[in-house]
Amino acid sequence: MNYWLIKSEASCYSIDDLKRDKKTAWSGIRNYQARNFMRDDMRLGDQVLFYHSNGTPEIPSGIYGIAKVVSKPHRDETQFDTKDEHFDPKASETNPIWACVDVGFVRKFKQPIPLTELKRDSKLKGLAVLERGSRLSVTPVSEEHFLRIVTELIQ
DNA sequence: GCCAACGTTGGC
DNA sequence: GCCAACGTTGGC
Repeated sequence: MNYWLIKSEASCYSIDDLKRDKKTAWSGIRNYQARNFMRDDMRLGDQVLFYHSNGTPEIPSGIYGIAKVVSKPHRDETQFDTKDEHFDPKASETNPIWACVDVGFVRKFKQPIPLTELKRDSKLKGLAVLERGSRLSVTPVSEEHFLRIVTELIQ
């Protein structure tokens, strides 16, 4: 079992959207490191922290709930879709570039854990999303950090 | 809206 | 292969 954190801007795709959809293809990721994590390291059943970035006073940046990996890695179909904002002209059916997994809704926290609180927690030292300048939208999370968050920090 | 940090692109 | 320029991310 591996653990992950995925980021999304709430205005783009929120945890409530995932709750409504039950599951969704985590497509549109256009960063090689993030792609490699999904393509090479994600396994069915892996647990995923759902993080909202680019926060506002109403929806502060932080962890809002849990998702899980519900598919094997597969081609990201949006790379072929000329009408999609994530269309990649360098990708082709014979030479796909981008991959993703499907993530399923598990639960939404009653209270999100805001970034400010994550930063205060000395036991979360090393969590990627707390690193200065961290921009990766898919990052691995250690079991210790995951358990700390889901068993001790949430209400 | 600002701006630092980062990844990617492309000229050489 | 270097590196400046550029676009994007994301906290504040």
